[in-house]
Amino acid sequence: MSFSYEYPHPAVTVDIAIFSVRNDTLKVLLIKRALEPFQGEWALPGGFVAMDESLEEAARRELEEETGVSGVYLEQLYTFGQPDRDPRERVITVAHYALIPSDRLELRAATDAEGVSWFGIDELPELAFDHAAILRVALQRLAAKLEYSTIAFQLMPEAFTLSELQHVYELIGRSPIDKRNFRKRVLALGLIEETGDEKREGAHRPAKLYRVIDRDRVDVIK
Amino acid sequence: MSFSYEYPHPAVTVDIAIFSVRNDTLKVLLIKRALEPFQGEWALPGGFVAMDESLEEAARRELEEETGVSGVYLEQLYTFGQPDRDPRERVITVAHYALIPSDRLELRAATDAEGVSWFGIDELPELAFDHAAILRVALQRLAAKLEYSTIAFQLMPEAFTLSELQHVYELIGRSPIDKRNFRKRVLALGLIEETGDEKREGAHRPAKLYRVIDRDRVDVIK
DNA sequence: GAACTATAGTGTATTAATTACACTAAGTCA
DNA sequence: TGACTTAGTGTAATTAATACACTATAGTTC
Repeated sequence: MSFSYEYPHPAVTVDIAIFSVRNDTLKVLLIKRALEPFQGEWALPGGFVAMDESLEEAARRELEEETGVSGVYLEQLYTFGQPDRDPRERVITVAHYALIPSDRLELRAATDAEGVSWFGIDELPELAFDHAAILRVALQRLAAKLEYSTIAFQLMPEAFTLSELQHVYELIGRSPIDKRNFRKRVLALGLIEETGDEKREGAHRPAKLYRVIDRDRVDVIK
Repeated sequence: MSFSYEYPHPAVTVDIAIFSVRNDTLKVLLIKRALEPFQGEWALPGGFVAMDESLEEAARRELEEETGVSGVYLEQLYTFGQPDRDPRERVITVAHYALIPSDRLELRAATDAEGVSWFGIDELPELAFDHAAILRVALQRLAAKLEYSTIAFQLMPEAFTLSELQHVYELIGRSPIDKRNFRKRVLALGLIEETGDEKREGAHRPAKLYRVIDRDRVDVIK
């Protein structure tokens, strides 16, 4: 079967930078390419947009194929369309990024990936295509959005401590934050509440656990 | 001539919301569609991405075809790809927005447009496709970026008064600003300087003229 | 040419937001 | 039970944002 057009058409893909925090590190999900081009190299998960699905639907489909998760935070990032970014044919990719709470990390390898793995953002391998550039933009956006939105909660598990939350801010923002000021600020938002439980872990005082009051909400603050 | 692919490919276009300030109004450039679909309706300027040009090149080409200007501020906005947004075939559009200084408003009608016209953003006609939604997103982005960047200078002519600059902020932000605070803030940026000239216009004290020190620079502030 | 009108231009006091900073609390483990 | 480790807490100082009203200078009118 073949599809013909009067004018040349580019292929359109979605690629997704899928972030999660694990072992005190901000991680991104990469797949090892099973096929040419860039066979054997690591790349952002992604794939062609089907003719009957929206861009977000395509991105969610790919996201679920690779990770098994649905219903997580997903946002369009930027569209990359340099003519030579794919050696096969003209491919324009609508890049997205997704945030996965650290308690939802079931990993499911998809058919077109030889391997799937989480990489710490300071231990990235060489990436296929222009995916290194895409990832750089994604990290920038994530860091920027941390400052003026409540996006960070999207990376937290169901119940978390304030220290854990602060740690996520410090990982992404790459600078230490004053503990008292941080807690004051976060609690003043009124978006989290104590679960009543506490987390005891190691030879020290246990920490109160909090939950997000409205999970799905991402607010712009200030 | 015809182009065949093993899998179906969408068409990819760029559309541009071109803004300028004129007669104390924020205006956007629209073209009256000469061809189906939506023949005779107003639409954002745009067109197909050629196979050998980047998305930004395509956008700049369209921008120049419609307005005759080059070298102005242009930024990718968002990519719209609902499957049914074009009745002919699947068309994914990479929307951009551009800002034109008010002293560079040569208008040049392109071949595929029956008419080209500037519309005040409060007097918009019905728009073709999903262009009303695109324009809404563009206006949001513009208003947001006004707050945390020096993007507003991109709308100013070579020489301008502080009152004119404030007026642009008020047009886009849709709320009045205190004159003294505004001037303090803007001058503190250190990005504009007096030209030495003044603008005399009407029965009142003339205003000092300013120019942007580095025209091409758009800074994120704060 | 004096009075009128319209916009340009200027400073300070108040309030709100941000930052800096150090000790006590409550567990575990040796 | 003493040592260790992270949790949890408040206040003062600094900085940033806001509110606010009068004088200056041109053109126009009578």
